[in-house]
Formats: sequence, structure tokens, C-alpha cells
Amino acid sequence: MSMTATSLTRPLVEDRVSIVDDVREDVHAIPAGSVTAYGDIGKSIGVGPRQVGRAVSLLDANVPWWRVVRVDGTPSTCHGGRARALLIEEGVPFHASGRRVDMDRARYPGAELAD
DNA sequence: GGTGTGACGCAGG
DNA sequence: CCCTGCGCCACAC
Repeated sequence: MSMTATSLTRPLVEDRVSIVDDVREDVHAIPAGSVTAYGDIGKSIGVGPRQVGRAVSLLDANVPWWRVVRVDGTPSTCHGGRARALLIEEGVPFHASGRRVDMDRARYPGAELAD
């Protein structure tokens, strides 16, 4: 036994995988035409918004990552601005400026996020 | 093991 | 409405 190594590595890795798994589930639950904020997902699974963003970046391509936007409605600027086009394609309402999603109408509360 | 960076969020100006 | 600074925390170097 001994092992000075207090085995700190394994749990950390599992936590990381667990977070990605939880995020994937929440993102997959967002219906087309709606969006959810990084912070909202974070609150539902108990992690910070930046961690959610990191997890989303690790998701498979089959997950609708573009439906996760900033709390002010700004779509992800990654993938060459691909997100905005996909959201419009799905009928997500935007503000007159056409730069931010109309969160009042498009925000998806989520099962456990009910406010 | 300190430093910089970011699929974020909020308060201020 | 826009831009700026700060807090946040995991990760790359």
C-alpha cells in the first residue's frame, strides 16, 4: 500500500469527463429554434460558465453546440461565425441589429432550470 | 510552478 | 447601444 501518491489524478480526470457528459446532455436537450446560455447550463450542473464553454468545445459534432450562446445573445464567434447562420436557419429570433439572439423569445429554460 | 489565455458573466462608464 | 475592466477557473507553455 504505502503509495505516497494520494491518487489525486484519477478523480480529477473523472470529474472532467463527468462535466463534459452532463453538458452534452443539456445541450442535446435544446430544441431547434431555441438557445441556452453557457451560464444557465453551468448553474444546472454546478460549474462555472467558462468551464461549460470548455466542455462544449470538446463535444462531438453531432451535438447542437451552436444553440449555446452568451447570456446577452451573442452567438459563438468560433467556427468562422458558423453559429449565427445555423441559428437563423433554425428560425431563432434575432434583434434588429442581427447580431444578437432575442433571448426573451429564444431562451430555453430547460427542465431543471425553471426559474 | 508562475504566467497567459479564453465556445463566459457582470458592473460601470 | 457600445466598449472596458475585473472575477472566474481549467489548461497550455
